[in-house]
Amino acid sequence: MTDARQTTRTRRKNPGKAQLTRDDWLDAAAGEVAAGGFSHLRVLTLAKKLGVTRGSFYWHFKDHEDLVVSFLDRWRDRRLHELQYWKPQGGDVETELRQILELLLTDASRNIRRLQVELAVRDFARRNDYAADLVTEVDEARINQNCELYERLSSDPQRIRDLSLLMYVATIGSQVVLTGKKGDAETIRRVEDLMARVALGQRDDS
Amino acid sequence: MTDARQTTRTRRKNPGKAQLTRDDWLDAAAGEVAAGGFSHLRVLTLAKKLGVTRGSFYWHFKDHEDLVVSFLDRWRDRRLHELQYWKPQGGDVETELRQILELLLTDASRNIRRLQVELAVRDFARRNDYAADLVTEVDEARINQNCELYERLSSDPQRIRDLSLLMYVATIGSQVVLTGKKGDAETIRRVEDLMARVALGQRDDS
DNA sequence: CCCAAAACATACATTAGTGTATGGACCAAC
DNA sequence: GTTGGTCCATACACTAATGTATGTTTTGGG
Repeated sequence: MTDARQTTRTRRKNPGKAQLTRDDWLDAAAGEVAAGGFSHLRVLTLAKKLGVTRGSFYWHFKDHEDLVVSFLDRWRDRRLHELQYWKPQGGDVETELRQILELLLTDASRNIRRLQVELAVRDFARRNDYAADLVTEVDEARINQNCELYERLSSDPQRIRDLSLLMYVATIGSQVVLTGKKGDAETIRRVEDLMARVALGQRDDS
Repeated sequence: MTDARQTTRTRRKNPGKAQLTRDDWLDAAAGEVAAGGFSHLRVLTLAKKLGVTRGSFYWHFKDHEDLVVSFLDRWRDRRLHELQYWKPQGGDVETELRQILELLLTDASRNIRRLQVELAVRDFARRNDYAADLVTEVDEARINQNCELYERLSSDPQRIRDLSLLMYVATIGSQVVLTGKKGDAETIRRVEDLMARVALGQRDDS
């Protein structure tokens, strides 16, 4: 049980020593998680990175687990919240499809940090039940949201869900396989294009 | 040293031979890697699992890194070797396609241990250059092999490679997203079927 | 039976990381 | 200016994990 310590908003940015907030620690943790995963998340490393000692950490957080849980919660909240900005705009089906794919692949490949964190969370979820629940929740939300788009490509509810799921696992797989490779920019673009054609070609042939 | 004078009855596992080989340690390591990833691979844990002390480990291996490298090498060798048994049999295109997909999805989902190890290796590759090279090597080999199949679905070399890549990342993504979920058996089967239709529907429409 | 090497046990040294207890600097309010 | 709360430093205890050095047992070949 993480005692909810208030997030002190330090309006005072006195020159000399800047007060740290809980979010500052979580931001630093994001860097570590992206680089080495959750198993390499060390309190001392974060402290050095922030220019303080561990005494600061144990004021903002109860213990190491508190950091991890808070990190996961913030990640879940942000992933669910950002979906609101990705609502279908109500334009052409193909246009929207390509927009979404570009968002999930090309744009994602530019945001290395964010992508590394997601993969780290996903890996951590394999041995942590709490993380597994959050990942499942985010996956479901994303797949459900995309269903709204694929409804315009088919009339069979089952087919809609499978198509949305297929497209989703393909994007995740692309991120897993193609992140950090040599010629991934052009490759991703081609895969993205192929996926769009595949989805559009699946129009009610059942 | 006031120990009991009686003959220490150590190593009482099996009557006759309880000698461990290098591969025995690697097999035990596979269990740990599958469960907790490479970052949770501990020498003492393996020793307890095998019923010996760490003294045995440091005879078979130089150090911890030696274990990791040996494990990765063996993984690479096995993954490359097993591809020979998955050669296209020269039958119907759709039959072979469905055989391969069943091998990569339904069969793989039954082999949890093996799948967990692959995901762990893939995650480890994000922060270890040596592992990254091996993963890239295995990925390339698999994609190239599947190209032999997709050559019968298209004539454009670029299209063949993209299609093979797309199918591959979709399988990896399926394994990442759907492993260990509740109703994954039926879901995987449907995704598998949908992927087959998608691939077959992409026959030379360029 | 004997012996050398293989296979494992035991003990120790060292390091890294967590958590806790306590003290101190700093600011705001009264 | 004194009091109290916030934020961080310092020092200590504790655990887990690696590696090394050396002793001990087991095994196969002569």
